[in-house]
Amino acid sequence: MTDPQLVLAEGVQRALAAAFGPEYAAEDPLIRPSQFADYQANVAMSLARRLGRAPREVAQVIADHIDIPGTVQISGPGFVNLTLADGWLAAQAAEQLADERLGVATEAQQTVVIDYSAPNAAKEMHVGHLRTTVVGDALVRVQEHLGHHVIRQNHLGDWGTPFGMLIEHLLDMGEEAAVAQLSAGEGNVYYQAARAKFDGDPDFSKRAKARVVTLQAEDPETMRLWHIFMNATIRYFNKVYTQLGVTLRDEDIAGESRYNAMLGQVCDDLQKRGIAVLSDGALCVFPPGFTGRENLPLPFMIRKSDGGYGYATTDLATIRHRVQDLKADRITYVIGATQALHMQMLFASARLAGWLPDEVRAEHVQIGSVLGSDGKMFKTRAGKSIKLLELLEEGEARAAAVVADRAYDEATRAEIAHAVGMGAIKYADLSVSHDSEYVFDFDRMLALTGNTGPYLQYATARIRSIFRRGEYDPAETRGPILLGHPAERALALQLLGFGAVVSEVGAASAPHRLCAYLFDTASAFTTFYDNCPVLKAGSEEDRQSRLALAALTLRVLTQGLDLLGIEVPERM
RNA sequence: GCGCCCAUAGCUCAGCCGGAUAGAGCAUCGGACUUCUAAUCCGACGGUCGGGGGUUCGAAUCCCUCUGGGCGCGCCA
Repeated sequence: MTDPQLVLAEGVQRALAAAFGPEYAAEDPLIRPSQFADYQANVAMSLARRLGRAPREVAQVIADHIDIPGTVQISGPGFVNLTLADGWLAAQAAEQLADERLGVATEAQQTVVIDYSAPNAAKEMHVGHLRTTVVGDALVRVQEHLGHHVIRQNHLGDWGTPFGMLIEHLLDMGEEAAVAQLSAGEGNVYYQAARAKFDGDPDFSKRAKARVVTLQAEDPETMRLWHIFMNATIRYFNKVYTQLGVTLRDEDIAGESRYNAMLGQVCDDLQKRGIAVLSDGALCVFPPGFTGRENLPLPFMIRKSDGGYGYATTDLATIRHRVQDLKADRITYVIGATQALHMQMLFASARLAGWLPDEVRAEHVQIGSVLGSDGKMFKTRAGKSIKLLELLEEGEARAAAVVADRAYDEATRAEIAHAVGMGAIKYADLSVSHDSEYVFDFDRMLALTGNTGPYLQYATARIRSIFRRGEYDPAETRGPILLGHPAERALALQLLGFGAVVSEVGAASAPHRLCAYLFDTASAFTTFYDNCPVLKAGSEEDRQSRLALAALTLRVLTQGLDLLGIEVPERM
């Protein structure tokens, strides 16, 4: 099974080498989708100057030397238009159908650490956490599918000064009542109550501060209370994960507390080696190239003047652990865009320290802020908090309303409602580029028309319906595939691009490109569906061919949606 | 003050390793159901790609500048 773009790129490269010499064999042929052909190569124009020849002439020479399974045409200032032969496309599509991996190549295995979700137990969990969770989980699925060894890391906020008041509040409430509230997802209420007492009750804040000290010292009774608090909170996180179909497990939790014991050593080591220096009593790294006010070097503070540690220290300890112990080749942080400066300084400091070697790729997949319908930063305000589980339930309820009049039984309807509701919410998060801001809008994310999860799910349901009605098995179709109608040809060409898109999504950590591809694929299919009767095809050959195209589409859509973490119901 | 990000159709967004008349969804308007699920499809309407300058055969894309937003900038995480 070969990717058309790859075949064409190699064809052009061979032509370049044959025409201009072997040093041009590695030249990027600049293959792009074309409105006048299947693809076009733009390399003739970029090469013209270097070769000292007219662009059109270069294009002609390429065309003269090219050997591809299709036709070549030169147009415009020097575009090389490439059109693949129908027979070749049909044969490739048949191969793709026979290929378990649908043309997705397995890459040389790397160990990829992906840091995502990471809700903070001492802060309100909000819709922004949904996004890093959903995007991170999609990246995990893509990397695993590409053959990499993926290590999920859920870097929970589970340590630090706020836990003093959280533990004291637990004592005030009583353990059972506190656990019930926390695991029910009422963390906001709990946190706000603790905060209010901390701010308004001097006796309470005194106790809370004292509790921080015993927590830092890992006093057994304090640790017991901390565990009670965290276990209840994690139970709530797991409810959200389960409901969403997120692959995070308890063993993926590697919260801040995990690194607590290493912080002193991290600071000592950096100070000893002169990488960190004291400044106004605080221990700081000043990575080169970062300046702030007055053009002064920006500090990456790893120990406060009172001896306490912040998240900079923890993050350094974490990066060291991931490289040295987890043997990461690549570390992906799926974290809010507002942290961009911190992440840059973290990477720079870790490189300085030698804990992040050049061979290890560290990337910050910036998650854009979640905005309210007013266009401002979405934040839960007192009394107006949106509980995540309720939000997910509302998604399901809205989806259920749409299938309410279907003749399915109760259980089937519930399954559909779940898949469609979660699919809608997740797809909304995934289909816009991860770093752009995201306007939170119930109606839009739950809309069942247009570029949405449900539209894609619906396409798969219609395909299954064809097979059900005709009593065929998608797994049994073999073709051969014939591309007589333009809609069939367009669909085949579209399907063959699957492998390229998946590897691109992995390389660039950009799941929205997979969404765009799947949407285009579903569109190509519905056009085919409208124009090319499958069961009522004019001939047995056409019927078998169209069944094969439908089966291939079904598998590509299902696989693609699975990589995004979106389930497909059998029927809708 | 300094740094980063953003500005594309009425709305929500793609496109940004430079390439042909800038795309999609929603909305609006007009068509298509005795037909494999019409939750669909086809068509129309709609943009000085925030302004200006530059590089280039060619700029939404690269560089400079201005305007308007957002975020961050030493003891929260």
